[in-house]
Amino acid sequence: MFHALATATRRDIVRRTIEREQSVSALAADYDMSFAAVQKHVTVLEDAGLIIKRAEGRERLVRANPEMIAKARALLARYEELWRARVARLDDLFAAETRSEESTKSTQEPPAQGE
Amino acid sequence: MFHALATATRRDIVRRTIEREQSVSALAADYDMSFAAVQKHVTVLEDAGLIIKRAEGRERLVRANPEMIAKARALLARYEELWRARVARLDDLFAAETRSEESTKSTQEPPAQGE
DNA sequence: CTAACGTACAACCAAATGGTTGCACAACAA
DNA sequence: TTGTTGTGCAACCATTTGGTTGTACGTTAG
Repeated sequence: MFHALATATRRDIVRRTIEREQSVSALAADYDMSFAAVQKHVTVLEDAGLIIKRAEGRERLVRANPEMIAKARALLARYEELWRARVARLDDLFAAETRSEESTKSTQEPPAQGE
Repeated sequence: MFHALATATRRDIVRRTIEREQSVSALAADYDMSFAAVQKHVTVLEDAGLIIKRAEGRERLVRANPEMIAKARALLARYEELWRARVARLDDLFAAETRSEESTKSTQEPPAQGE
């Protein structure tokens, strides 16, 4: 999944197929590589569930699958959530320390970006 | 960047270093591969800016860099934004068509998840 | 029917990837 | 000092990746 997004060409294909559904050859026309190469990128994206192919006559129309994109974003959002939880824990620890030491209020670290 | 997140081991290292800073060998101890292999994963993550290494004695302490994670998430969020914009355009187009046809209110497509 | 188009797929190739072992070296412990 | 620990790095290897060309086949156009 992240692997499928790891190439600039593939991210560009995702971006373009978000904007509008289009055929594989229409996509291939804009890249400086063979049709077969683009076709393979499309296959990788399809296997990852990031795009969906649909047959129409002799063409295969490609559109992005926003569900998968949302899934990837959610995973990263969860990492950020873990980070916030860690910062909160450190804050608690710091608060407990200062409470017991009762006077040392010198080198407090800023809470780092919270949103 | 997405490439750095493309391996389960590396995503796990990111997750663990979000929770707390730890040395490279502490990380390596929990994976079924050589220290050198883990060290290379750490290097990949460091080059991608996803983690930060800090020297302390003979150890190298590793912590996650939440800024980069946020950056990746923002890119995916932007894709979702493009999707919403597209859906909005299609809605407008559909509205215009029904307005000109003045009666055909049959096969309306559901707006798909908007949030 | 025949030609052109859009796609799929196989074979092939160079480079990158993910793993290994071995060695060197600084920092710490005895 | 000597030994152990933590790290970095190079060399090597099998597999995957990202690209190529060529072939085959269904669909559309003339």
